[in-house]
Amino acid sequence: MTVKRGANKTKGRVTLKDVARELGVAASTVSNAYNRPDQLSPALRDSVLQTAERLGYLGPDPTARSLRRGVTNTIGLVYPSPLSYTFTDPIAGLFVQGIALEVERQGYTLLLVGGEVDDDVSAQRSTKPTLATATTVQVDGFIVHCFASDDPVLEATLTRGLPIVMVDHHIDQHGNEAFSSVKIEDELGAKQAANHVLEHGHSQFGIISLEMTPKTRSGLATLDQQAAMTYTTTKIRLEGYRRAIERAGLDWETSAAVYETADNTPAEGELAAASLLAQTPQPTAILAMSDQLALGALTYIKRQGLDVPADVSVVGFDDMPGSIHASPPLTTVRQPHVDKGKHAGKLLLAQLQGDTSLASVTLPTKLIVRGSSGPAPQS
Amino acid sequence: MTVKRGANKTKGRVTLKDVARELGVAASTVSNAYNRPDQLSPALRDSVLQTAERLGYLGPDPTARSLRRGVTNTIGLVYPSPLSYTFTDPIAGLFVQGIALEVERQGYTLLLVGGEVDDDVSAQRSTKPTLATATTVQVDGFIVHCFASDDPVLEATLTRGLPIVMVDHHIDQHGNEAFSSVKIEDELGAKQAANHVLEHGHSQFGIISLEMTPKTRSGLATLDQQAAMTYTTTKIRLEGYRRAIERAGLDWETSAAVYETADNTPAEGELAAASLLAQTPQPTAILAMSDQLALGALTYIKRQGLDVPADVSVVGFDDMPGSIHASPPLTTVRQPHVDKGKHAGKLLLAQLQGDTSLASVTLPTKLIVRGSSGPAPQS
DNA sequence: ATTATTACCTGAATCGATTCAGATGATAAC
DNA sequence: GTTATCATCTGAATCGATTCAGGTAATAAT
Repeated sequence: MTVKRGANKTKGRVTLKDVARELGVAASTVSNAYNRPDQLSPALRDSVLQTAERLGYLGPDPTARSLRRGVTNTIGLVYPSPLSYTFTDPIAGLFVQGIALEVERQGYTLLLVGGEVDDDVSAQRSTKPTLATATTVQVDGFIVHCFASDDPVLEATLTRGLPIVMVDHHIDQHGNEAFSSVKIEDELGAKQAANHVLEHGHSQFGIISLEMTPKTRSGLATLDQQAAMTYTTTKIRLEGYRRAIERAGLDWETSAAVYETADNTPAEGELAAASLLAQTPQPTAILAMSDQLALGALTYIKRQGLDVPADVSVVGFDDMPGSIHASPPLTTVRQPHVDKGKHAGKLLLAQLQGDTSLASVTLPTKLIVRGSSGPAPQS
Repeated sequence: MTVKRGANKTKGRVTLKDVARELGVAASTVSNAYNRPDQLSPALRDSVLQTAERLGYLGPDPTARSLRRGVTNTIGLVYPSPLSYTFTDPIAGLFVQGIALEVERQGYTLLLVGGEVDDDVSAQRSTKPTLATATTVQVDGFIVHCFASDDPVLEATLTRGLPIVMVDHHIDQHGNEAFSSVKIEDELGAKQAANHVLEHGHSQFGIISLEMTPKTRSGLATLDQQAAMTYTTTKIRLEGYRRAIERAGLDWETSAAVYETADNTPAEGELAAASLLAQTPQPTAILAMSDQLALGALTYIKRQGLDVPADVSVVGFDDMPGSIHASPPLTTVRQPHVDKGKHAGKLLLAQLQGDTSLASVTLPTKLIVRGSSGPAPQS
């Protein structure tokens, strides 16, 4: 099998029509040879295929076929951040896995679309590169992961008018939009985490938050900043922490310091822990909105010579693979990453198959108690 | 912004031509309004855009545009296995991350293509579903990960005649094919792992191998099976182990037992360890071709009440995130996952930009000694 | 022997844009 | 006053297939 690579980049590409002409048959016959073998005699089919091979015809052009057929058999998976950042988090892979589990055997293929690359402060350029990709991508439908309610990429995606499933997006003001959605019990999960340490007698908290808005700098977040949040998942988790803490009769402002991180990475978790532990009074429990952040906190705390959980308890969120192997193993709130993908895939598939009813599923979270949390130290 | 979702699925889709007609201008003008704003007066452009909005025109159809332009701005990432399995391994995400780092800001988007789904023993169906997807996917080029030399999906991909970068594929018989490639020092890496334990006085080895052929069942592998391997990476790593061991003056057949796993998962690693430790004489060092497998082995060994590394040393391969947090932290051979992706992306980009020269880069491996390996026990 | 059926093949319309060589009229240059 | 330049806009060709309503000849049915 010798194929000249790059051969079809040039103008001189061999097309179906060339094969037809060479053989003196109609183009439709050649097409049938590939798509409906039963529509022509085996003999003719063979010679079509042979001629194709001889001429260097590489088979029907997928783009042309898609145009004519009106489908691409591709599902777009859209993330708010660049893919290079998104896949920094191991749970992105789990989610992909879940989607694949549902759509792969239906012949769908997965297109990864990332958000703004290099977003200089210049929102000047009317045609943002990122917007462009969400607009120009060839897919039959979208699975959109966790955008701020007002994200431009989200708008661009919606504008395509294709079937959509939203993931981890808690609709607030706008009310019931025209899409299916998959999310988890974010508020409950956060409450589970907070209650866990509250029950252990903790009363001074350091909270490591995920990003609150698209333009985020890491640092302690004031109440104002907490209120101005546009990332819905962050918002709801924070609310969960807060409600649990207030319900225990504590004052939010004085008993909890909130540190907002710019990236969901262990490194940011370390910075956050450093900042939070420098507060007075010093928190005895760290509540992190992700395991990545929690793991970083763990690293920092241990490096400071403090003991987990004797001096400080740490509770994460996600239960990513690896958290169980941390030392100490991380107490965390488990969410079903793969299942989330599966549900998203299933819901989108339903729409692609013409089902017009929109569904919304909310998956449960579960507190997984491991070694990183314990009773508050006696002061 | 209210958009009727699914509106463009039906026949009644609004097209560029509709907008042109409504406004009494040429289709090319409408096209220009979107693609070359400088080619028409701002006033007209505005009314085109407004009319489009009013009519519900969703913008130029990406597929039609691709057909005309001849590019898709999409890169296909092809894996030999289903995506649902591929993304079970955290290093898949790292690789994606690396590719994205290079191609994302060039406006390319990433299409994930998985291998055979549900490969019943029936190779009967002439049109395998998997083959179909590799053939029908709309991309400008491929990055192909680690196929058996004779994989049909590989052939299908090659047949497309598009630019290709092969990853982790050690070309053997065929010699220099027409593609760029990225790989790592697999043999050297394996030697590093083996030498490490050899230097610690070990002389009885259990080797946990990755798949050797597409149709694999887990179990101990005879010398014959070892010879009939088609997965090149596995082959070369095994050779590395073997050469190091033989170079130390030991006999391969009697001093090393090889267990072939069907999946690269911790669960398989446990099975493998169980089988290998049941051998007589019992191995004192386990060499695993991946950290996933090594981690499973670790689990099994500890569950048996044995100590790592006092009773058994374990050395992995990959240095995946998390291996450092294992207990004990895993000694392993590090390979640069993200860099591999970056190089693959860069090489493909070069081809897409018309560079016809093909390059091949080989990245280094590095032994990372941590707690899971130590001196051989005194017998 | 006549009609119905079947197997095989063709032509033309279509999918939805992009592109490029002009046409047109207006403005600038000399 | 005539030609050159410029900014706008148009028409037709094209990208590469798929689809479907027939057409033709051969076979089967009555």
